[in-house]
Amino acid sequence: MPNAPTEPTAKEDLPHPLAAEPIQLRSIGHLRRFRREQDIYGQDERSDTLYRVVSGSACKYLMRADGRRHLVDVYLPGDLFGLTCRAHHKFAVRAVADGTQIACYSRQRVEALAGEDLATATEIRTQSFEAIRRLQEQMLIVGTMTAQEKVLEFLVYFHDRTSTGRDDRLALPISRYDIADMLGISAETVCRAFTNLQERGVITLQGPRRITFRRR
Amino acid sequence: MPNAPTEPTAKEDLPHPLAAEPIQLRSIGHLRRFRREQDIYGQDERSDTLYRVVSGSACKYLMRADGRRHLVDVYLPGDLFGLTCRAHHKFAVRAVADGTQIACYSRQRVEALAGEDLATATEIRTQSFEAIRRLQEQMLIVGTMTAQEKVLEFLVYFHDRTSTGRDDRLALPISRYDIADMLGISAETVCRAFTNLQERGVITLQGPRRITFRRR
DNA sequence: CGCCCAATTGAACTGCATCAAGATTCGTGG
DNA sequence: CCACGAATCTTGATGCAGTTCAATTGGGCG
Repeated sequence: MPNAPTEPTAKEDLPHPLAAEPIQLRSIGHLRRFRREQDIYGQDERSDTLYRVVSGSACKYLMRADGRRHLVDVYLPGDLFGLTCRAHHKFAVRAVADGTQIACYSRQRVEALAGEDLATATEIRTQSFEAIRRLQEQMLIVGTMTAQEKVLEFLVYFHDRTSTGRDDRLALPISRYDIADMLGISAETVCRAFTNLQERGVITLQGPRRITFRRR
Repeated sequence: MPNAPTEPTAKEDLPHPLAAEPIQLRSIGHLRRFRREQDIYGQDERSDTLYRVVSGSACKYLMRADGRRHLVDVYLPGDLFGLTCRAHHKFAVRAVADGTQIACYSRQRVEALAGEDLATATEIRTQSFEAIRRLQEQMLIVGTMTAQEKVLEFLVYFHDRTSTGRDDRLALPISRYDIADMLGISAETVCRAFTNLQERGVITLQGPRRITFRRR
């Protein structure tokens, strides 16, 4: 995996300001491996488990009765998901990359642990705050009017999330269709936006999923 | 304002499954009152305070350099906001209703309290999870393709958040412009959607902000 | 009662969805 | 290593939904 192990060492405003997984939390988790497109949990499933991406990536989505799909979040290594206080999930989460590894924790045991282990409690709180931040940021993007801007802002947002340091390249883990379903526009429009951005010299495409930012 | 004065005291069937404000938390807070449109905190402000809506309503937003405004969340009585682990806010939060009352808590003291008082820790976690839920739900709405649907889904969503029991009426605390800035469409389109929904017999308007749902 | 801001409606233009072909890329097996 | 096939991605043409600009109406508060 290209992701460097995240240092907890101080730099304020890291993409993930994550402490390492608390030792206590690690002790109650077990690892599972998922294939591409395989559901980690389904819509309406009971929410009795907490999850963490160890390697690969996953996305939270909802399928509508009419076949439309909505993507509401993408999870990268280190991210906790399944954070809810409701008994059932509304969304599903599936692996994006093949061979995605997920650590699973029993909700009951995590909750008990959060009551006694400060590191675990802090980790959950921090991760929740980060999820809120991500969603708000994404809301800005999706709420933007023109499709051009949506796509560009999405790329910048995703670059900020994945890049360590000053690399102006970006490797997209997701497809054009995923981006479309995330931004509420058609896949064709996403393509055209990519083409336009390249023509305008904002980005360069090495491959369909390898992007370099030119001027910011 | 049509908003009835809201009691912090528990009422069955609350929209959020919130425990009452933990007694320990209450003890470290102080109350402030805000006028309509008055900022509770501003963009880039240091995030050293936590807030709770006691009465009235507030919204989180961001102003772009070009004058465009994005609304990412609305806070109703009982909601905690200012939940972040970053040093500075990215968004601002302002009062929507006139005379909105906000309880303010020092972040430092809340964090210390969360380490020793289980009720406070649980409350913060629960509120964070609810914020995540709200944002995901809203993402679904904003990510929908047609403006018609966006507006209708928004109304239903808001009705679910505010209504206690089986009342099919809805009193909107926010303007058409606010809705537009929340959904990423123009205010005119919001109006036309309202008109269409009324013509189609889905809703009835008593006043511009008093809505009744006909068939669901 | 009248003012002012919010909400509504109208008309013209434009950006995006949709349908329909092509062109790449990538995985798979020969 | 190359060839093949199936996704994925890209591009084109057309119609409609939504933006924009402009004017009018209506409701709420002084």
